[in-house]
Amino acid sequence: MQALLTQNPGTQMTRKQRELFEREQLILDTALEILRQEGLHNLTMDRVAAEIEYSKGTVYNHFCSKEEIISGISCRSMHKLIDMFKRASNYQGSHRERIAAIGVAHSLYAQLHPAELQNLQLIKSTAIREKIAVEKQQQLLQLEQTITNIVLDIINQAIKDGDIPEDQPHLPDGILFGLWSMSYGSNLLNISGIPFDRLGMKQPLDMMWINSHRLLDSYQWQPVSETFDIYELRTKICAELFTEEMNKLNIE
Amino acid sequence: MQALLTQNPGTQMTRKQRELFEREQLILDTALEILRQEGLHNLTMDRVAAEIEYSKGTVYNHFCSKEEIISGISCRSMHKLIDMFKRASNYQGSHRERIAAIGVAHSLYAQLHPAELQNLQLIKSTAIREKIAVEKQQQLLQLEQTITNIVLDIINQAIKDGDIPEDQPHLPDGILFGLWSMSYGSNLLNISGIPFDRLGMKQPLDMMWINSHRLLDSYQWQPVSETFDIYELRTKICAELFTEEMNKLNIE
DNA sequence: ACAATTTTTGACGAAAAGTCATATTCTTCA
DNA sequence: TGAAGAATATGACTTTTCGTCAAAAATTGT
Repeated sequence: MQALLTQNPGTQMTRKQRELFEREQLILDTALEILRQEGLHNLTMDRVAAEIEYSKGTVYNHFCSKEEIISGISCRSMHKLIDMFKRASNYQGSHRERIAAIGVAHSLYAQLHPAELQNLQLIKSTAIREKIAVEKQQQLLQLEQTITNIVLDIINQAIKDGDIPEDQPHLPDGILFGLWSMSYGSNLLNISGIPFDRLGMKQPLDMMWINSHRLLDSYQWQPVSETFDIYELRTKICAELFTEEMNKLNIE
Repeated sequence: MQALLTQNPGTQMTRKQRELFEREQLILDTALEILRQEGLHNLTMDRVAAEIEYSKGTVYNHFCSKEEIISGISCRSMHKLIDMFKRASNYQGSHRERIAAIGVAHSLYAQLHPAELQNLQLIKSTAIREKIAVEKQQQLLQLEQTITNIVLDIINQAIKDGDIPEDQPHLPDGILFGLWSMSYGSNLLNISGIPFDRLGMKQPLDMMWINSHRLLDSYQWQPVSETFDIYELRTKICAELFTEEMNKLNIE
């Protein structure tokens, strides 16, 4: 039997299907928790089986390898991220504010689900990627592309509406690539274990917020950040779009 | 017995020590080649032993785990990178040109040794890191810091000499962090397997060159890129500092 | 030349991945 | 309801690889 993740949990399912879906989520939750607390090394199939109180064979009925579990976790995480990005993209404001909202979404996600982001990092390493089926890999690339397209759409609309001067090279990909690499990079730095605070530096996520606005400014994306307060904007976006997430963050 | 990598091969060594050192290099070369051609999954200690025509026990005399080999490869790579960075840092020109030379060094290294850069990526994943001794981890962090300091020195000198206006926040760390995250990020994208050319985009390394100059411009690092041609500068730096590397690249 | 020391070896034990024949549970339909 | 058949769960088993270690081989010093 195959993993059901691709199936939409919203559609009508039989009780049986629902049970299988639930168990699949349980496996993913359990695995993520082991991963978070004890690292990849201690994530074994026997361990997961014991934890969910089923046999190893049953776990293998859901995921045909350990790497597929990792990939399953990533899939689920990316769906969550896509949800937040879509909400950001629908923000009622200038395109510049919309792209900023994407940044906020990313940063909130990083704070709310650090382990999942770390896992997304893991799946990008060849160590894991080389062991998962090609279709799974493509499915992940597909999700990645969905995310990319949300961002790309905003950039293209900004260009079309004249918010970004067209008389410069590398549009829209220069902006896309800049934001993309900076967010990947700061994730990596965030995980790296480098003690930024002890070095008298701001946290990677804050730096990311500042530098990406600089990048957008350098492409003269109107309105440029000299005309508003980027921190005020962040507060506004958090309040208007991500109240739920902010509550969760404040409770913890 | 411990890995000898920390030992300077230049100092006087006995024949015995020299032999051990050589064999250690052989193990690293062999492992890197397996890694490059067949992936981490096929890198096993038995395999390495067979390849170098010694027994497994001997391999373990040099490296006490598979992960230590990976870490050994990384160490060696970082030393190479540091060499190139130092050469870049000593470039006789403006600070802006010197920081640009760092970018060129990084990009040339990525083109010359893609497998090694991929390996440097690997060691950043928790999957590997969690299995290597704490001292090794710190040794790697130390090397990372050496690299960082080379860059940081250039930035600080540029500030001191008035090439970067001081009346702006997040100096020097904003610049350091921006360059840092972008280079990490584009490495990751470079490895990701996303077909940028088919998407009509430039290669990550080119994009990186463009965007990092934009970032430097946004900090008004004089002379800004409107006053010169960044591609011309790259050519000049390649010719003056990295002739050897350029030859290697052109031969292949 | 021989004893002491260092290095090499590969057989071995342990751990975990993944398989599969059998046992169990569930579903269907007379 | 209950019996046949389908679907699912189980855990013993095989395989692979890691890492260890006592014995063998090589090297060194005297």
